[in-house]
Amino acid sequence: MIIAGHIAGQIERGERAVGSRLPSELELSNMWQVARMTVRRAIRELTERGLVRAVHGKGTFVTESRGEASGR
Amino acid sequence: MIIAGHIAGQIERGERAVGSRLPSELELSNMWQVARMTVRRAIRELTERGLVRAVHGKGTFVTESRGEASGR
Amino acid sequence: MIIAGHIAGQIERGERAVGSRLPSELELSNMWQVARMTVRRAIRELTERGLVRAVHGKGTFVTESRGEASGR
Amino acid sequence: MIIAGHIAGQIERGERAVGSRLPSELELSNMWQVARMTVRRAIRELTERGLVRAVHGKGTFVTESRGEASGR
DNA sequence: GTGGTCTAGACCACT
DNA sequence: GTGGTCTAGACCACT
Repeated sequence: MIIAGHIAGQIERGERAVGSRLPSELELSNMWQVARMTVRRAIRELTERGLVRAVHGKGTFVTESRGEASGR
Repeated sequence: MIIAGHIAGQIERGERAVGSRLPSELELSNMWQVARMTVRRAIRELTERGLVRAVHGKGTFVTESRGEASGR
Repeated sequence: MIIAGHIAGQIERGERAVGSRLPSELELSNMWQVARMTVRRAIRELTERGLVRAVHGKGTFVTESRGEASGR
Repeated sequence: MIIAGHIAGQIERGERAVGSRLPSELELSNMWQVARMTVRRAIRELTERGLVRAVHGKGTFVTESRGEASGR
């Protein structure tokens, strides 16, 4: 997914700080001009890679960069 | 709802006496670490099942256990 | 609730046809200048009165006018 | 009321800007160590004097200083 | 000081 | 792109 790769790159380059909130689903779907489901799939991809964590009612947050959490 | 089921179980097992007051919405939201509106949804569920009754300005009270109200 | 009463009136006067879709929650919240949760409370009222039915992912539809459903 | 007079003084001296939000009822009751009802009566006093406007779910806002709005 | 209503806005589940 | 749930926190009404 292009969107997931783009955001992953931002996180890995440190352009999105650990702990910071991603734009909301609605904002991302407007920014990329895609449907909500497409945004959600991208975020799910990032979640599975351990880069972000979605918190119901609050937002989606950067958890780390370059998979620091697992196996270290 | 997990919270509603938990409290319903306490009432049905007699751990919460008929006529006793539940913790306030604020206390429950702190105990369960959820927003107050989520607590209110759980209490609404219990109210509809006839287990508790909320009284404005006073609190929420256990009305019965195991559906004693109807047909007695 | 004023909003619920207003929409109920439209349905009862036949201004909203049976089977037609209500404006979405987002549209209604813009139209009435209230939060979406307030719109949802109004729709919940209408649902309990049997006037509309909300279908997840599709919309909220007028089911009848003047309580035609029961006793027919 | 001492609290109302204190806040009115702040507004009239410009220490609370027009459009700014007052501390919430809970914050004010903690600050002054009084019950919520006492705070509400003070705010009601300020509302009747036209200094603030309470907006449900949002907060209480300074509308003006020295009664500029009416009859000017 | 409790329950009741509302705001603004997030993610979730579904079609 | 809709309805469903949740967060955080405000004022309102009541006892």
